[in-house]
Amino acid sequence: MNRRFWLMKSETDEFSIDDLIRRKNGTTYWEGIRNYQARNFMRDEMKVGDGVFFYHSRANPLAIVGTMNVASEPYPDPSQFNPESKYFDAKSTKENPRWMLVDVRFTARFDPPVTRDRIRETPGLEDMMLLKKGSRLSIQPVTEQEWSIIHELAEAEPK
DNA sequence: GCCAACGTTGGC
DNA sequence: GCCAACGTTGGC
Repeated sequence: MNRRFWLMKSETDEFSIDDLIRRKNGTTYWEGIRNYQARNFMRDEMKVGDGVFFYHSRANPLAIVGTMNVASEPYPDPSQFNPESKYFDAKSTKENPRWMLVDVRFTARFDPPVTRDRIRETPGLEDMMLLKKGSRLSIQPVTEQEWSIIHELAEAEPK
């Protein structure tokens, strides 16, 4: 089975890579995705062990700040059933949950981070969805070549 | 904090 | 099934 690669965005004030590292085992469930295309990637395409870039959006600088691995099979996002949560979805039922997620585990931090500006000027990365105007998709597929080039920019060994 | 671009909802 | 209205995202 081929390993695949992804990019997941998070707003720094919501959940940063430091928050991830502080979690037990550097692992968290990627809650709150409420976009069908992004959900479908987690539900239908991700496999345990896939590589994931952690991208800080609404941040300064905008950058890929590290990497994670997919760490679980897909399962229902618990926050959709929690009326206290801002991700609560009254239309979702436990019998037929609308929102699925996976666990992700921290693997490496990029220091310094690989900024969006740097990505934009690097040959081979020009097709990344991240660079497309108006691209709001918070989970995006990344090619193996993009995965590798960005690790070169980060001067880090791919994990 | 603004607001353009986008995705979703719901009336028809 | 269309599309206006609405809510959200994310770069600036």
